[in-house]
Amino acid sequence: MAAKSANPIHYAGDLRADLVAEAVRVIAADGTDAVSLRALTRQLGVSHAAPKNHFPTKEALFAEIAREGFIRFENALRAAGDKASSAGGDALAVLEAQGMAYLTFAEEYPSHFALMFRTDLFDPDHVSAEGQAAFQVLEESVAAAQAIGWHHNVDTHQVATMVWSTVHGLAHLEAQDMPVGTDRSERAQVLRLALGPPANQ
Amino acid sequence: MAAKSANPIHYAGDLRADLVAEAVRVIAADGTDAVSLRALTRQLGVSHAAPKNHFPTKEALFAEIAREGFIRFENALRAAGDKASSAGGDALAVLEAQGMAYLTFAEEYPSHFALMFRTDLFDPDHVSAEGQAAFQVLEESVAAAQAIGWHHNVDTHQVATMVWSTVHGLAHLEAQDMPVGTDRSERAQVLRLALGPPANQ
DNA sequence: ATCTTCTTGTTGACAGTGTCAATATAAGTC
DNA sequence: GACTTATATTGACACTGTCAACAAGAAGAT
Repeated sequence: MAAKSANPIHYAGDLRADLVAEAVRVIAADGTDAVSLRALTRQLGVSHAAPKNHFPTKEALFAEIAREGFIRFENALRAAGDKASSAGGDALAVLEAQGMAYLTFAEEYPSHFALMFRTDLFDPDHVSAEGQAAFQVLEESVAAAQAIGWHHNVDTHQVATMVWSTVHGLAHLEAQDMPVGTDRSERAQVLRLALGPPANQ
Repeated sequence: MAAKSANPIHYAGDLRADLVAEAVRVIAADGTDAVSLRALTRQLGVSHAAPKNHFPTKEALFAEIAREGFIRFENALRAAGDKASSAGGDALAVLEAQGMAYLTFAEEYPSHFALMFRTDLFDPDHVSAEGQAAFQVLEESVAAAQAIGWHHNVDTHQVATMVWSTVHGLAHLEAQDMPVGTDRSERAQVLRLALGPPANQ
């Protein structure tokens, strides 16, 4: 009984989390523009103004998803680096693993990735800390690779930007399904091209 | 008199072109989401349904802007390549010039660039021809660079994808004003890193 | 010249949107 | 128990894209 109470003053569950989850689902299916707060509330069975308490505005919802994205992103980069490192890989192998993790992340969390860099949809200040933290992971790996001779005479920040740009560009083009670029099966080769030449060459 | 006729059945000017121009202005100022067909009509002094004849839907307007973007884009790449070539630069110098042209284009036409890769906002089929043509320009330059020894033993398409990704990623990150990456003054160095090592090394 | 058709604009309507104000209920606190 | 706070509801507002019905003028055919 009372499976569907007529006046549910309190949402049975975590409305905030459910709004995020449902929005993520919609973005993955139809893009960021397809997100409608009212449609989310209909889906979750609450009134149209219910989100207000958790997200004062639509922008706040987007900012939260982007922020979560950057956090997961940093974790993914770290995990990939640690794994490659403990598998005996050198600094360049670590860097390559993190680059691949970037691509994998964009594929596994397309909704987050679609929002993370959309500074027109939310205030970038809400994610700048998390974003910089993620970039720093990559930058440290670059510095380690330089220590073993890879681009050792170049500014670390510039090298990191080059790596980040390549991987980001590849991920972005893949995410947009542009009729350009390689198929995903050749990711690794393309990435290795950007990381070449090897230090021993 | 009749400076402002009461019943202007025909718009005094090119409504189609003016809609595009005004939309481009709005996108540059506030992003793609800020474009409202009705706001455009208000700005141009026509009725809210006037765009229907030229663009049956908002998506059609976006598609047109993106298409124009890819055309200008291809021209910019060609022009930069020709200039570098006739200035006596070798194939790698041509490639570098085109990479810089990519970045310059994204900066000069931010609205077009913001739309060109937003496949969620319009049917990508409307720009695939122009997009592939632009990519081909870059691919030809890559092939020429390979002919003089640069990455000569690698699949041309993969190399082109690497170059395209790097430049695209850099342009995209710059366009989003991400709190990551270099300032624009270091573009050339970052690009040169991706194009390195020189063929004579 | 008249008639017809096409193009390009207008007006009015519709459902849908984000956001705000006012309200009500439950839960937590003294 | 009384009071405050958090959470949800209802109703309203201006705004959006799109559609249907219509009108004025241009262009073409006879």
